[in-house]
Amino acid sequence: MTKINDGKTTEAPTMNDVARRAGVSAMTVSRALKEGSHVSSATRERITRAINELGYVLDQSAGSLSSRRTGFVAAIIPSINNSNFSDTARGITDALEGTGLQLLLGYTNYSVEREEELIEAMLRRRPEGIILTGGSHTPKGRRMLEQAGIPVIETWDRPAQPIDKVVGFSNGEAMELLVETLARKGYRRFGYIGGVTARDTRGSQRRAGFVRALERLGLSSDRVISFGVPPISMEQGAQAVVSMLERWPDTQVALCVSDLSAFGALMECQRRGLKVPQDIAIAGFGDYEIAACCHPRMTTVNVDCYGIGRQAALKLTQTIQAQSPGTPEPVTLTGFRVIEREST
Amino acid sequence: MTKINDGKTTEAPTMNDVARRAGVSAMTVSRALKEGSHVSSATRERITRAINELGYVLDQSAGSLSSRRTGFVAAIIPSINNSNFSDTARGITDALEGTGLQLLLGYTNYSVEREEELIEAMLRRRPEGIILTGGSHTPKGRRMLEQAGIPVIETWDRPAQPIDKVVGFSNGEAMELLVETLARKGYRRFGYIGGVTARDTRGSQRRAGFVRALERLGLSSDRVISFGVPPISMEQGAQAVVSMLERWPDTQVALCVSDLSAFGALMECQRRGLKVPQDIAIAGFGDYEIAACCHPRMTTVNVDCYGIGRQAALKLTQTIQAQSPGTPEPVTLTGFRVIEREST
DNA sequence: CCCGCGTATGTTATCGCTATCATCCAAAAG
DNA sequence: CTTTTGGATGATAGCGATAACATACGCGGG
Repeated sequence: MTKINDGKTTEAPTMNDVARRAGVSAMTVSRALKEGSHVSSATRERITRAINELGYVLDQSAGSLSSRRTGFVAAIIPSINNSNFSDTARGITDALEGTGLQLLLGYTNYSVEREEELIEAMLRRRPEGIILTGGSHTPKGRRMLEQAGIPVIETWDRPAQPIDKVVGFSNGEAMELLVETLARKGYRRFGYIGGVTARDTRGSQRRAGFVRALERLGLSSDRVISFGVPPISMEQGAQAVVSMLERWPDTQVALCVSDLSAFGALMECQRRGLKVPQDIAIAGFGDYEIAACCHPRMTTVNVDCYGIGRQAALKLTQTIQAQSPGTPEPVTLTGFRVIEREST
Repeated sequence: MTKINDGKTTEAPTMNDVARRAGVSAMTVSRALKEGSHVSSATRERITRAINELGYVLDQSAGSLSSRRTGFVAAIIPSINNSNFSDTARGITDALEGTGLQLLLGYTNYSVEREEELIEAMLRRRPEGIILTGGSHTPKGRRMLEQAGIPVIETWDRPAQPIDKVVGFSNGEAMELLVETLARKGYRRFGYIGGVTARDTRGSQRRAGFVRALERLGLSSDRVISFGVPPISMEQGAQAVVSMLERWPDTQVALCVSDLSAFGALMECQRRGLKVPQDIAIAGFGDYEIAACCHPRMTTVNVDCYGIGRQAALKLTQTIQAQSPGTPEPVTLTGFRVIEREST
């Protein structure tokens, strides 16, 4: 941007301007702006006044270049529109509160290529740590992360070969638990509604868990509807349940890759006059707000999205201040639990 | 952070390391990394190889200090968990794609004090522009924005005294239109369900619009239930509709400050065996995905959240490259329209 | 054969801040 | 009264990149 000085656009004041006005050196201003530095209260007050008079705002780019600490933490999630992931982002932000670290958030739209671009864009900003969703990355992305020399936390998953630290759970096991819970309740003919691509690795793992659990129980795992690419929409769930009922009219319970598709399915059933759970039972995954509020209330798996974010950020800050004796555990398993409600 | 060199942690390579390895000067490396600079293809290739061998990643903090362009755009939204606002964030990101600008996102939890903190935190990063939600700020926040010397875009609203540019709509008028539309359909006894505080300024304006429209029509605007602070939850809508039906059992249609509370209300009515819209009609605001998918499908007001974000970002980039003849219009009004569905 | 010009590259000087070391001084300790 | 100590402040030197200017070179026209 070529700054045309039109008379009113004065150059932004720098720390030197503040120092001059307060009659101190720039170094003292710098100290006054940092917590826990020794600056006499009289000086501090003069500096504060000068700052207010000039409307000075610290330039952190310059500061971080000098101090070699940017104060950034990067986080990459698949989608900002999915409240499960935005809950995780909220958990990260909340845990970062008061640490002086600021979140740099990016989202991939479930694309590893986009993730790779984002990783590079983020690393250019020299974050002090990075939090990722899942354990699937491009080779180049993985290499960049390994070489970055900062803590890396993979979340929402249990990667077979973690890059560094992990805060997550097994999506497959969680789905297995849901199947087992419902089987114990007497259901026998299970259907699954999920995305068609492998882009959503957590979705694939849930489906794999569905199949494993049914095989173990000696039940059929054939009733699977694949309905399109992420991001998962409610509408897709509505269409999918129709296909399912056409192909396998005897399906007793439809498990969905997410509460969102489950909700779409639930509403579609009501629209067609089917009673849930009498005619067909429906369960979701994720325990979104909607699952607790819809009618009938939805059975689902709660996976503590917010806690994943919180714990990831905590592990990150602990690792950054790594002088502590017990370096944080490499893997933190977060809990999941089936929440049985009226829809099953 | 004191970096203890434990043997494996080598210092990250700098541009000079790349330059030395490629047998050129740092400046040439810098040029090779920037589009549209003259670097011979042989040299460029040597540099690229050196970069890959060293695993070099550009340090943009340092670059922006020198070039006085950070490549950041700041955006502040009330909540990351509300899909209306995250749609706006998506619109911003998408419009920024390819411009070399990166989004720095923060959210306030509907608190102007938190907004003030965020404004300062963002300005410390020297963004090239800033996008805000709404026109309510603390005096200090406003002053900082005015003095920042960068384009400021207020969105989602029509502030009486804009700081700079605006991309938004009148929440009051939108609600008026909804009331009028439903009145034309024959409804006479309107109720309103909204938050209790003034923190959510858009919510207050919608309520004001509700009252204005009914007064103009000569109808009662007394049936108002206030149910708690933002963020708005579905559950609050469920509770509020119960209160409403207790206090004003004759209510014909309940307008809600948001689709989320409307949905909660809708489900609660079904739970109680009330038929929507026969026993009570319900309408929301925002046209969330849920409104199009629930049963019965919900009447609401679409306000093009994504478009607000896109247009705000476009206006921002146009203003930044302000050499163009027609500086962008100060105010862009985005459209809204009532979407009539089955719930009314 | 020289001049001019545009492309390719190098040199130098910051950008605004903070780490580090040096200095000064008053109060506590001996 | 001297020495020690530590708080308060200043001077200096970069952090890693890029803007701006300088230089070198090749090629076509006069």
